[in-house]
Amino acid sequence: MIYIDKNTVADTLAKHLSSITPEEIKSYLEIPPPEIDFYYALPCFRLVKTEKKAPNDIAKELKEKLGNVEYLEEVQVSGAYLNIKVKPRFILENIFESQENYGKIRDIQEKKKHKLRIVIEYPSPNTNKPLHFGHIRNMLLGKSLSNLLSYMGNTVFQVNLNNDRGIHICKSMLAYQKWGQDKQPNKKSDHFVGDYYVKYNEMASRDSNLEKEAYELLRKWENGDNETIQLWKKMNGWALNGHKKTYDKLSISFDKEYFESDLYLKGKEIIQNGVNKGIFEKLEDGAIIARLKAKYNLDDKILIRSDGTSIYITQDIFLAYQKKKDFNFNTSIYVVGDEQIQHFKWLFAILDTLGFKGNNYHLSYGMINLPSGKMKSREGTVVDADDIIDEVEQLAYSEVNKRYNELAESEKLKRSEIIGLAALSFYILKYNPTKGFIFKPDESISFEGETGPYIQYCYARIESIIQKSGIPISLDINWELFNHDKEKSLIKQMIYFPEIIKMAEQTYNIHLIPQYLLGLCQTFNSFYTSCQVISVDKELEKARLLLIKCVQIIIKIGLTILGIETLDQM
RNA sequence: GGACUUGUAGCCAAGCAUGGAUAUGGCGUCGGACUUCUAAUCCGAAGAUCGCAGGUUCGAAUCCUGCCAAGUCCA
Repeated sequence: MIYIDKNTVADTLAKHLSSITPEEIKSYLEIPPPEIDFYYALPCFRLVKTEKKAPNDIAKELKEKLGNVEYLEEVQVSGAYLNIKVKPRFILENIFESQENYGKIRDIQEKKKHKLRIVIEYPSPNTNKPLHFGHIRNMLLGKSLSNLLSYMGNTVFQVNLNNDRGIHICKSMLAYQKWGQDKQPNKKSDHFVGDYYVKYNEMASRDSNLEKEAYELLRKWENGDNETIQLWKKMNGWALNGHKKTYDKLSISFDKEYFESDLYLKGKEIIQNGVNKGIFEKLEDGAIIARLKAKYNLDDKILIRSDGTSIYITQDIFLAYQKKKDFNFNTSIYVVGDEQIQHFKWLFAILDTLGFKGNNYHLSYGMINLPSGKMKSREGTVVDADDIIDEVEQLAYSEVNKRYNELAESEKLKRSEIIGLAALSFYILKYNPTKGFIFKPDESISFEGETGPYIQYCYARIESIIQKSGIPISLDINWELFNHDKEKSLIKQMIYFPEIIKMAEQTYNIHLIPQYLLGLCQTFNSFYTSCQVISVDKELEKARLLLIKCVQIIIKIGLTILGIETLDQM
C-alpha cells in the first residue's frame, strides 16, 4: 500500500521546485472550494519571489514538469492555481486496509514513535455539591482529548484533583450538623450533600453568625478535631460516591485521584528552596514573592503570606512536582475553565523560573450560562450534570419510541442512552471551547441538524445498506465507476481525515473532529439521496459498497475519539 | 487602573495559528421530495457593511494599530 496524503503531494511538488522545502510547500497547499473537483491547490503567488516568474507561468511550468505521476488522476492549471487530484483508488485502499488506524496512518507508515507521556487533569470538582453543566463540558473535553492523544500513540494518564477541604465544605457540614439530624442520603448522595450547601446559604443570608460558625468549623478541621473530621469524612464520602456514579455514566475513570486535603499544607519547601537560590524574594514583613514582570509581563505574585501561611498556588506548585514524580510526564494538561487563565499563567511562569521540566498547557473553556444569567450553586440555580443527562435520555427515548414502538423495552433504553449521550456530547464538543455559551434547556439539545444523532444516523444507514446487500466488501472493484459528483465529493472529503486528526492532536482542538464529521456526513446524506447503492449493476454496487464502508470506518474512528457510541440500527 | 477572551444573516456556530478562488454550515422562515437501500434525511429560496476606523499587501474575516461593546481575572 502506498500512502498518499498532503505530505506525499508536497514531496512530489517539491522535487520540481529547487528553492523551496517540502514543508513549505505543505504549508502553502490548500483545499479548493467545494465546487472545484480537486483535492489540493497550490496558489503560486507566493512562489513569485523564489521562482522569479509570473504566478500563472509558474503554475503552467510546474504542471509540465510534473508529467505523469502514478498516484495523480489529474493536474490542472487555473490561473495562478495548480489544482491536483489523487486517484480514488489510493485513498480508498488507504482507508480500507488500515481500518480503524486510518486516522494515524502516516505515523504508522513512518513507524513514528513520538510517544509522549501526557498527564491530563480534570474535572477537579468541589466535594460539597454535585457536578453541574460546566463539569460536563470539562469532562467531555478532558475525556475526548485523552482518547485522541491515546489514539495517536501517546501514553495518557488521567488524574483528578478533588477540592475536598476549605470553607465551602465546612458550610455544607455546618448546615448538616444543624438541620441534618444525622439523616442518611435519601437521593443520589452528592445531591444530598449539595442540598445542605444551598441550605447554608439560604440561612446565612438571614443569620450573619453562621459564617463565623463555619470558619470555626474550618479551624476545628485544621486542628484535627475528631468529631469534625468524622463528619467531614462522612459527607465527603457521599459526595465522592455520587461523583463516581456520574463519571461511570460518562465512562470516565482516573489513573490517580489527588485530594486537596493531602496537599494544602505542602509546597512551602519548594518555595523556600526558591528563596535560597535567589529565585524568589523575601519581603521585609516575611512574605515571599515571585517577581514576574520583566520576563513574563505578569504581576508579581505572593507565594507565602507574611504570617507564613501558603496560598492556593503553593499547593499547585507542589502538585506539579508530585505529578512529575508519579508519571514522569513530558506534557501536563489542565482542563480548567477560562476564569482561571490568570492563575495558570502565574503557575506556569513560576514553574518555569524554578526550572521545572515539562510542558504545561491550560486547556481553558468558556463558562456555560443560563438564560437567567450565571449558574450559582450557592443559590441552587445550576443545571446539574445528572439532571441534564437524564433529560437528554428521556428526550431520546420518546424519539425512539415514536419510531419503533414495538421494540423491546431494554433495547429502547439502550438506544436512548446511546443517542441521548451522543446528542449531549456532540452539542458540547462541536464548538470551539474558548467561547462561552448560553444553554437554553428547551432548544439546545436537538436530534436534527448538526448533532450527534445525525452522525450516528449516517452510520446506521450505511450499516443497513451493507447488511441488505450481503456482498462481501473488497478492494477488488472497477475503479472507473466513480463518476458521480456525489461520489467524488465523498472521496475528496475522506483524504483529509488524517490531517484533521493530526491537527487536532497538535493543537488540542477537539472541535475539529465534530466539524469534520458533519461535513463528511452531509456529503454522505447527499450522496445517499442521489445514488442508489444496491443495484442490478453488481459491479457498481460493489464499488459503492466499498465507498460507503470507508465512510463508515471514518465515522467510527471519529465518534470513538469523541466518546460516542454507534448503533447499527436507529 | 491593568491583563486576557469574545464580537461573522433573526438565532447558534465554522473559518483566524500558516492571508489566496463567489465567506461555510445548522436552527428558524418560505417552497418542494417518502409505492425506490431508514424522512433523526434530502433539494430549493430568502437572509451578511465578517463590531467600527485606519494601516500592511498584488490580495485581509484572517496580520498590525486605535476605538466601541460584552465577559472573565488581578489589585
